[in-house]
Amino acid sequence: MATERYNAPEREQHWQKVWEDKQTFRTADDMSRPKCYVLEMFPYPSGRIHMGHVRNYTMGDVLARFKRAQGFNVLHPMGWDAFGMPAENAAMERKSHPKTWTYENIAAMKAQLKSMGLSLDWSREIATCDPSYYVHQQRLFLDMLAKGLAYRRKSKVNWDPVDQTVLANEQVIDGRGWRSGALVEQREREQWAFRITHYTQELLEALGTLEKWPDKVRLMQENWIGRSEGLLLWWKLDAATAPAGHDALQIFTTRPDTLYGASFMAIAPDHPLAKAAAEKDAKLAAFCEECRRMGTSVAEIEQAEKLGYDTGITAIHPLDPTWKVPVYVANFILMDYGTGAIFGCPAHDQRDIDFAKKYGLPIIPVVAPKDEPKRGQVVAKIHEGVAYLDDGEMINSHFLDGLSPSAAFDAVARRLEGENLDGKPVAERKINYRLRDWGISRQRYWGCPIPVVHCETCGTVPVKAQDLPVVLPDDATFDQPGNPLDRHPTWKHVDCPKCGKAAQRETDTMDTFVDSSWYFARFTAPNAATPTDRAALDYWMPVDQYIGGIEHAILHLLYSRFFYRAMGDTGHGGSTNLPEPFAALFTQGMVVHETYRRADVEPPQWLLPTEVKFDVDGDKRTATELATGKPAIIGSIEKMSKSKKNLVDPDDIIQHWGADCARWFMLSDSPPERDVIWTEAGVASAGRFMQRAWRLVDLTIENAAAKGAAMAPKLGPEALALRRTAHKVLDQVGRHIEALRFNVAVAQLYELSNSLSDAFNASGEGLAEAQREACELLVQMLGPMMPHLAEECWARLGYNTLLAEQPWPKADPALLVDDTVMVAVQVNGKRRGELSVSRGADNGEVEAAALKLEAVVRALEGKTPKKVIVVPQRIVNVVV
RNA sequence: GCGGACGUGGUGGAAUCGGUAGACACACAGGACUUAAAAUCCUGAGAUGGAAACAUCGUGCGGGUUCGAGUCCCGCCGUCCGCACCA
Repeated sequence: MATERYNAPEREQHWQKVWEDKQTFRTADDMSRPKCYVLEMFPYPSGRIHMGHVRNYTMGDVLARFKRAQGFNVLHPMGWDAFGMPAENAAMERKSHPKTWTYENIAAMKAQLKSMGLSLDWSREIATCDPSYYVHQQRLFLDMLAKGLAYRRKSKVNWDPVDQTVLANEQVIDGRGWRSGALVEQREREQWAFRITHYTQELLEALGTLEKWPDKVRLMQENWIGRSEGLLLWWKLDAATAPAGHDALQIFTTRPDTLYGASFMAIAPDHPLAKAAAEKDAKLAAFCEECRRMGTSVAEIEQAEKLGYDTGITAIHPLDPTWKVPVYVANFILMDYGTGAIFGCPAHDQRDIDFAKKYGLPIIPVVAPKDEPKRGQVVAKIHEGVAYLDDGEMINSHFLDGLSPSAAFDAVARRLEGENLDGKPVAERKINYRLRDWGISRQRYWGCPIPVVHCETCGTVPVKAQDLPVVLPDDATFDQPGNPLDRHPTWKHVDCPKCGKAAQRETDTMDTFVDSSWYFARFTAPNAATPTDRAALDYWMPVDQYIGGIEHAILHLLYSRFFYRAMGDTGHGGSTNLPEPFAALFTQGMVVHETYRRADVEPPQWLLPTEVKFDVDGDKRTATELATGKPAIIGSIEKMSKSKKNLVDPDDIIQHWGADCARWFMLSDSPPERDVIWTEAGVASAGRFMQRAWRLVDLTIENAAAKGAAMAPKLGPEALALRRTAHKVLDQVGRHIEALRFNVAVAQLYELSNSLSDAFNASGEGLAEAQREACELLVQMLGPMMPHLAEECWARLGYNTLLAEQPWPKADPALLVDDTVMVAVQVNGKRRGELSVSRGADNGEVEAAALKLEAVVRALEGKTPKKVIVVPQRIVNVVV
């Protein structure tokens, strides 16, 4: 039989059509079977898929196909995170409509995803920009509003005065709008927000239950939530110095133990006390204004000097009424953390010590090591300006002296909790969090409309449920900055749902992170008349394996955890109200690629991989620009990006090499959580393996036993060895796929292929049947990874069934253990030889045989062993 | 600054529990087939010394625990990531 090359692009289309025609991957809600919900983070429809998508969706697909073969009822859906600014920006640039642009992109990307041969149930497809999706999101919003989980508040926002919109912090680059380049202003604005802080403690605690999440992500969320335990503490203000109406100042501290080290108070420029004081002090007002103008970028904060302004107000020490400390306004105090005020203890806080040195404030050490000379050294260091942060015992602290800081914390808390200030306790223990409520208002068109109406008489009124959805008007204009909904001539003018008088719609739309905070739940019942279907949720949720990028470690994954809880509390959860949506999370690495640029040009002019050719001389590799013939520089390996031009188009790869080849490459070599370096050589290698697997099937058809042949009753050593390899690999590959160690699974499939190849150059009793078995197992194991090739091979092996519908084969346990094992023999831990040992051999026999080994005798140099350690099936160590 | 992860051949990486370090692949070198090339097949290879047998060294560096350490413990160095004026 002449071996033709496997024509991947052509055959892949064939099998995709077969799967589609047969609806192979359509998922039924067959609740009698065990389920498995495999989900990859859905894409933003930018227009084309990129290699990151290929990697992400390949991993999910391998798992989904594997689980399906194992007999699970698998849910593996796909949709589109379709709202967002790029669509609106594209509309402004090309004078098209965001909707047109988005749906065209969806169509193009859907075709691309289909060409990857993913086992997706497309009947459940969701686009978040479709009214059939966002109607339910509006319903969820209204129910959250009724429960107080959504509310309106005044808050500070980054305002781009050119684009006339709020910008997220990530969209502010060096104090300027990322798109307009305009200086961003801090503005107070009425904003819709979700009360994520209602669940703060729960979101923190439940992290402990997410055992199948990466520790890294859990830790990142933990830090983001930022719990700290401390004391809320009132300081009386000296009436002679304080503005009217301000007789006390409340601060938050995690170190009440260091209270006797206090030498100043500092308050935020926006603090009410600062504002009151500024009314009578023009210089202070100017100082506060200056602070407000200061940038918020990382660089600016690092360079910014710690500045303070003495207000002239003094505060009375809570533990000593005769002790007064000055109150400063300081540029480094944040109004939205704690109470926007602190007491400064310079000796034990580096920032406070810098501040104290600068303004000549006292520095009183109150914690120091127990013993000299360490104590003296620490105190000396403090006076040089190095704060002491470690444990020790209290000094200079009156009734606290000699206590440990933690005991002093309790002692101070106990004393002050009992004291009174105008009927209120002076101090209370308080757990403070960094987590803020989630502001969701965006002054944008292409987002989910917030379904409320503002009425002069009735205030903010929810749209009636039967009037949902509030649909975006198609006839908006995008030719100028600002919110198209706000300037639309008619859309916002409606009657108040309550009193019927003329009123105005809310023109803000929701942050697109809202859309992606519950799509996974909608997939379980994409056509339900309500946002979710309880029975479907009960069956399918939680997602058994979620796969996506680490960049979503905090926002998306935290928002989803919140939202799913909020859904439960508003009657949209499952009957058991399981709070966590994602049982297991996997964060995959990026796809990276070499960069290329023209030589001797500044700034760098980047070249596409397709614009250069390479010459290899020994281990030296040089690049030449194709168009000019000039040498090009091979630069560092970086994340694929448009700016560095180090892009490879999945379409090109799929059309030239086939989807299976791209999939195989993505799974090979690099562990899935790490970055994978995309190389031409790597693709070629994957392509070679594809052809090799194809030839092995040929060899099987020509030389091995026929389909369905019974295993020969007697097996020669060659046949037995091949069977053992095949079944061991089968056993291992299953485990590795389960654990998402695809690179190791791939290596083992190479090993089986090598053994099968070798077997065609050997002969022995029963080998033909063993070859047949090994080849069929190989093809079945390739199924989840290279599904088209595997179907083609399966058909060539004589089957008229679909491989995608075959159950996963079972390894024969008898073949997983060897009759004889090679055991290493060490002398004093150094390997000196090896020994072939039968499985049943007892330790005494093994020890005796080991001591007879020539290399062991030589290494012993006539000495008598003190001890011989025999680890059965593993190792012998002779100790002298 | 705080928190975390990682460090294994020329390269990507493998090594369930502490038990033969370097599986598998890439790149490289040699050979077979070919007029030639491609494709394919075979062979080699951690480093040093040696013709070889073999010996010594070897998982970032320095210590430790252990019969035995890539794996566990302590201290460094380096790289990467996250957060960051958080009281």
